Amino acid sequence: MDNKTVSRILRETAELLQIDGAMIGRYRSYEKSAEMIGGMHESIEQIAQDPKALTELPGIGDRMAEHIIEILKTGDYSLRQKLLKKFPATLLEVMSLQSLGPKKVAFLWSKFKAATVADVEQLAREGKLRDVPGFGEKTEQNILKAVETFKRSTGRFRADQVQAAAAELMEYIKKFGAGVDSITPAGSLRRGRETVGDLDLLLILAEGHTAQKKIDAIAEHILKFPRIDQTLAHGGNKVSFTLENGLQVDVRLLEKENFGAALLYFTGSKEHNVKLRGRANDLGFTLNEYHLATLEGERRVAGATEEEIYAKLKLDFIPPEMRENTGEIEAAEKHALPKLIELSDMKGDLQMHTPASDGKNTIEEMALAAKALGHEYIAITDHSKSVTIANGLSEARMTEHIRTLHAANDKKLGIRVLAGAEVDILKDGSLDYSDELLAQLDVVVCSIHSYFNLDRAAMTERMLAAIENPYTQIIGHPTGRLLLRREELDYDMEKILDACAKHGVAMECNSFPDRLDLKDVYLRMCKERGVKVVISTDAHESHALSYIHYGVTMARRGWLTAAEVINTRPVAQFLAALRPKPSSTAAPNAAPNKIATSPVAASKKSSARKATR
DNA sequence: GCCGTTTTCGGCCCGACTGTTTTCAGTCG
Repeated sequence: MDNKTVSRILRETAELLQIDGAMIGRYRSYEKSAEMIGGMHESIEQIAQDPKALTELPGIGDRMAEHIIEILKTGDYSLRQKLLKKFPATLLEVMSLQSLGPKKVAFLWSKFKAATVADVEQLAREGKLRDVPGFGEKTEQNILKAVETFKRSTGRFRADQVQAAAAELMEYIKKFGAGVDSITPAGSLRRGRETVGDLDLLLILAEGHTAQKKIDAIAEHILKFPRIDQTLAHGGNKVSFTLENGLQVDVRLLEKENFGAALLYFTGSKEHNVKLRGRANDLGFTLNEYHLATLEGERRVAGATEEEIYAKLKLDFIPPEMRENTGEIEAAEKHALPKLIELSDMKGDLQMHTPASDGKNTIEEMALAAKALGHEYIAITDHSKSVTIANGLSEARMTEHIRTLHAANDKKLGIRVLAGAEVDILKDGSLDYSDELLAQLDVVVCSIHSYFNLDRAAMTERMLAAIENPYTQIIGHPTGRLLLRREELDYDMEKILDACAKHGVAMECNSFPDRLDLKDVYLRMCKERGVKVVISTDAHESHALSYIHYGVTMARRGWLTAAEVINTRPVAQFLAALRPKPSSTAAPNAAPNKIATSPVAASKKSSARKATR
């Protein structure tokens, strides 16, 4: 069982305990265990082999360890079953409604036997809630609004969509003029998460504009933004609202001297913050969204910048992408944080398409656009023949295409064009082109575009077969996920990455905003195993080449340095870092436009390989 | 349920906002 499942079961227990009216500390201990296990890196199942090792984890004692072992063995455990006899599981859904928490949910259940969102909606529609103590007409309205939101929204948005919304909103807010010093996005958007639940904006008030009257004027201006659907809250230093697309936005208005503390607080993650506050306490401080202060006498010691707060906590500055409480605080304490890769480190882009298959812009247009972004080389990687829907190239067309690509370098474009292909991994793990053709390519990216639903064993075999093929150099969009639309392929990632390490196959971090594949957790697994990573855009038109920053952000979330991403290297060193082609004993980049292997030799090699499998 | 230089009981992150109250409980992040 994976960590996420164990974490979810414990979190649900915590919520049920809250509904049951348990003491704060009791359900907090389940919440804390859930957070810890969910954010943990090592497999909880592995650790639980030794029950002693379990209780050595922070926040896990004898009882919790027993619970976890039972969950791992049976998929559930006695406490949760007991609670579910008392309360239907659908109450958890009701509790996800805005404005309904454990107390109100428990009350609605005990008084009306309201167990589902539909039950609660009916009560509100019939006006049965307005006279209930603790409720009122306004609460009734809010519940109906929350039900609407619940029905309409999947809850999360792609980072690029939120970024676009943030840009438009910030531009609008700045029109207010002199009272606004600056606006900064915080939250999961700043941490570089691939999806975002809501948008947090921090607005610094200009000096001399901090009187409540002036703040109110700015808040009113913000609430006139034309795309607002509903205002959710409007207080002295915060406004919240939803946009037409359902995205919730929280804008905090604050003074410059508190900016660092607020940025830290609202950037999160929650887990990172909780740990930081614990550390602050241990060091004799208290940390909130206004400042770091001494516990005694509340004397302020820092607050204007994040840097000074981290410094007072005896930590190196932690980049926002790492703030997930997955070891970054411990590393910062030991001055052992990696120097993360930056956008300016990128020297090449290794997956893109032209009209030869399903791209929009010509080789030359793509090359020049990449050059404008500062790249020194690109690989054009049109689709192979099986992807008929994307106009995949037959062997004959690809052979001709390779010639055209090599010839592009004669035009003195000021950027090196490598001849690549995105070769399909077929159902059985074999590749979509013959070895003879693969041998002619400078860069072989292999991807899955069909049979997404093979079971775990078959999919793992399929991937292993592709990686063991001596022509495979890079695995493109390795898990095949489409954010908010399609789940990852189901295979044993540890096995696959071990195989990549063994055979020198690089994993792609695909920068396309609806893929971002590999994701952070897997990139970090690559780092640990020494698996090479490339960052590519998969651009189907020239402007999409700029998406590479999304991939770099994901790589930063995976703790990667420039050295671990091979297309940060100049072209010769990059080619040398790719898995060498079969029977090419010399450096593969020595004569880049020449075919490295004779087709006959390649063919013999390949039949020998097939015989051994 | 966990934990401890405030240690075997008593506290658990904590401040803002809302709506219901008439001084505060519940919810949220």
